[in-house]
Amino acid sequence: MQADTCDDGNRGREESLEISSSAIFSDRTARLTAWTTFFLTIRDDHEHFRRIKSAVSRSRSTIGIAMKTDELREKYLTFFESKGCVRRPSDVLVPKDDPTVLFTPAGMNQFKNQFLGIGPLDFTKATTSQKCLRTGDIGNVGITAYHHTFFEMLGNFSFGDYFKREAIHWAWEFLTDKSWLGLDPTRLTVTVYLDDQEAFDIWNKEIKLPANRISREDEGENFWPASSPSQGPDGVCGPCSEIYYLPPGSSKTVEIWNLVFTQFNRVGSPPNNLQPLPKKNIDTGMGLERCASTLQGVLSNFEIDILKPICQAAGEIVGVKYEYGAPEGRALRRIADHVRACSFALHEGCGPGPEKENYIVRLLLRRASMEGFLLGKQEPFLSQLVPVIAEMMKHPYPEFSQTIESVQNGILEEEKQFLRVVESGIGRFRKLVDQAIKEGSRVISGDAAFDLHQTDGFLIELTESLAANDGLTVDMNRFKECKEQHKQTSGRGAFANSVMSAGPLDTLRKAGGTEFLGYDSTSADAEVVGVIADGQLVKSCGKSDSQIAVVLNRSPFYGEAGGQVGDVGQLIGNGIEFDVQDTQRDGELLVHIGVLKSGSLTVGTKVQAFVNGSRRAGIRRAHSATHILHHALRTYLGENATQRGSKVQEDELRFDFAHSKGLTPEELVQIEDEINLRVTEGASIATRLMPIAEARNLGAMALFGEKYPDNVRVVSMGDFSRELCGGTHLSNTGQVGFCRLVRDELVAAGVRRITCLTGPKALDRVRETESLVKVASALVKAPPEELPRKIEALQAELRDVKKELAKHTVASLADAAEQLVAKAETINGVKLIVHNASGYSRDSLKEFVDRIREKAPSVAILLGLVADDKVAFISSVSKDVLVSKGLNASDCVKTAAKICGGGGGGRPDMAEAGGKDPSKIDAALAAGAAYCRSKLEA
RNA sequence: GGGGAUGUAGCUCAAUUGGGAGAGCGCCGGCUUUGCAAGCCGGAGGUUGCCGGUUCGAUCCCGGUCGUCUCCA
Repeated sequence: MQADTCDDGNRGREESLEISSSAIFSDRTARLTAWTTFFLTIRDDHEHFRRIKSAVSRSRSTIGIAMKTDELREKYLTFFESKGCVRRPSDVLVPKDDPTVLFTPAGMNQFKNQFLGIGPLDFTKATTSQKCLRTGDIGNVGITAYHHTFFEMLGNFSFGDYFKREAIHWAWEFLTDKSWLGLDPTRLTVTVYLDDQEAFDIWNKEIKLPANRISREDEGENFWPASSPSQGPDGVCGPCSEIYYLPPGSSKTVEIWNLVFTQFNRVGSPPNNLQPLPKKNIDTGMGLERCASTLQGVLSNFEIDILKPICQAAGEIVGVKYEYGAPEGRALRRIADHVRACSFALHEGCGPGPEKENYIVRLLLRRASMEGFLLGKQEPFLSQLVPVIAEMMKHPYPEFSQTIESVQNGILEEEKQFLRVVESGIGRFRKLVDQAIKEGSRVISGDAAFDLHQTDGFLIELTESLAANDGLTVDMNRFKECKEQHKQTSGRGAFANSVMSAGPLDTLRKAGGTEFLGYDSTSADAEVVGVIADGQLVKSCGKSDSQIAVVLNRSPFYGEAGGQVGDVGQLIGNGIEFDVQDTQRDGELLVHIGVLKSGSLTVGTKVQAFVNGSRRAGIRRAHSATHILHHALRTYLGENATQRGSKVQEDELRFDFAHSKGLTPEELVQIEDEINLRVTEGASIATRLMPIAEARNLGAMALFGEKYPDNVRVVSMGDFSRELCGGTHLSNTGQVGFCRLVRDELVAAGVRRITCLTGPKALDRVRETESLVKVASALVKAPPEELPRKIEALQAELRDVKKELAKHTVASLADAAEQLVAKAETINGVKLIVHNASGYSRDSLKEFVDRIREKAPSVAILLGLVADDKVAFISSVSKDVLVSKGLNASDCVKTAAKICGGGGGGRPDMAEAGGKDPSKIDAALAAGAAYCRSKLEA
């Protein structure tokens, strides 16, 4: 089991039996086609509800007023604070520096380093309420009582501090003590891992829980990661103990808390592969929504105080009333869940897109949109839920309200896009239906359904449901086969999934981070503390052409971060010359990546580190200009034009920001003017280190979804800009010199990108443009200010001349045609015209034939010409000749082309061909003529 | 990272083993009608995304590239 109480796969399904008919809710076909049966089912279901509900309300009156979710969250954190845990804020939902996950799946993820013993420990006990997102059980969302994609996880953690005894005692105290949750102890049961006698004894002897309420489960159930002793992966792991609660009026227990005792390091296969860790850890997880639902005595997580209003709002917007047991309940719960999940992802700047986490967001939004679509809401509506979600989540995440508008925009755009896709796919879908009906089939083939899914993004549920409207079904078995096959062929590039194993850098990290000196200087003396070659940590490395990575104890090199590129330069020492081609950051370590030109690098070697100074100066200009640009955007486009990403290079910067409209030329000029005004102002730039809270109080701009340390650098410019930033900056805005806005483009729905150049590059760009104008103006012989008019005039002239030429060609073709017809020989009443038309263009051949046929109703024509050292033929035969004489234009043209070493073909009444040997054109025409004669004379 | 689809007039899309680039809507001009909607006639508008290859000949086949849509990880 994982350290939480939310992804319990099979168990979730058992629990859902409590709401007996809910499984049927998922069966859309039933809903759309078999209303009668369905209503019967619902009525049964209502009976069931009434019974449970009355039981619940009886018991609720005995506990008193149900605890609000906000209150529960706060109580949990306060309780563990009272036990000495440090209350940490929720980690971001979309972690950018962890390649093993797309979204934060559990509370422990932000403490990976602490669990692995990497880096300094500022605290040894912590407690959090963590935003999480999982899609593994997405199919169960809305159907079972307890599945979500987005949820919050309450957790308490120990890194070598307290262990099993405290974890269990505190959990019990929090659950049962009257001043905390005050649950009835007789309704609680627990599980422990088979061999974990220690945990069993604590529960049994110290807590005094009777042995019959403690069950022992195997490693599949009570170990984290699940089944890891026998199946892996290697790394830290341990047994766990789960706590179950039997809600009043229910016959099923609910898992509400999982305590994981990470006490082993797994190395290799059994036996004896579990080595005890020197420092044992605690990692617990309690699903906030699930716990709240048991405390509030409701049937499902979706009925709690912070979720039900979202479901109800969804119902209002879609135009149906939300009831837990109503037929639309399942769909509305899904909508509520998915939009809540996406809203938080979007809040952190992770919008819908074609890959990775962005794709998950798209998928969730589309599934939600589809649910509404099938309920008859065939227009965008999801974005209207965002303010409701903000209201529900305002206590734990007040910052969410600041991005409501951009979150709504992101959702709205995706909905529109989805509806467009559906519309375009529906034509193809109709063809499938018509075809099936024509063939007398009542089934849409799995292949066709999959094709629709794969190319037009038709969710299979949509296809099924639409098909059901026409009384058709979909071959789901075949569809699943196709999908499986597609997975096999397309999903080969999987990424690392070692959740908790250490890489080569981790060993170095334990010694502490690299001291960064680059804010004050571009050179420094330093000592080599690590060398990595071929992905391995080595003691020493000699000259080589391949890239290696070097870690120093201190360094003036800036490692890529916050959009600013890494520095380049050199490490010089006793015979050593190392070219640094890039600098990357790995946690607290600066990694210098490059090529060793001479000498050898050994751990302990002293070197002098030199950053390429002029490049760094260009980067500083561009970075400071980026802050000024950000300020200008917010000034002229509004507060919502917030940063979504940036790239800062040598005198070049790209800045992505949220904005739904295109920028007008006037706005672009205003922005460029504002930047340069601030530059000429020569405002001083100051950097201060301060606690994050103080920085926020000062109103420093920070990015949502970005992880910040407890102490942050605040860069301020004059009195107009103040941002959290770890980059390198100028000391005065005047040093930017000059900033040119060179590009404005759309990069994603609702996100625009502006590109600017600074200093020398800006100047170069202006010069380039000027010289282009000069060249162009020389070419068209007009002064620069006359260029547009001159080019227009030239275009008009060219068009007129072309028309004139075409007219003349037609006239001359008509004349030539008339002459040819006049002097043509007639065989058995049919005119035979064979002519070398060299001089005309290839394109005019067809026109020529038309002119001849206008004047000779019964005719066989063969024309040839030489153009570009090649021969072209055309032949045309009037219908009567074709029928009576069997003279075929295609054969005619082939006969001729053969002589010139070519071939051709076409329709019987009109054919074209070509050849490569121009010298034989007359012989070829003669051969063609001979063929025609033989046919005509017959 | 990989799979599928797609790119043709301002827009939506056609073009039957490779052989004359079209329609509807929109636009412009004219006509008709004493409401509005509309109707009739005429016209402009294209490097078939870009580059290369095969071919006598490419919107069509092949390769590459750029963009868009979509699926899987």
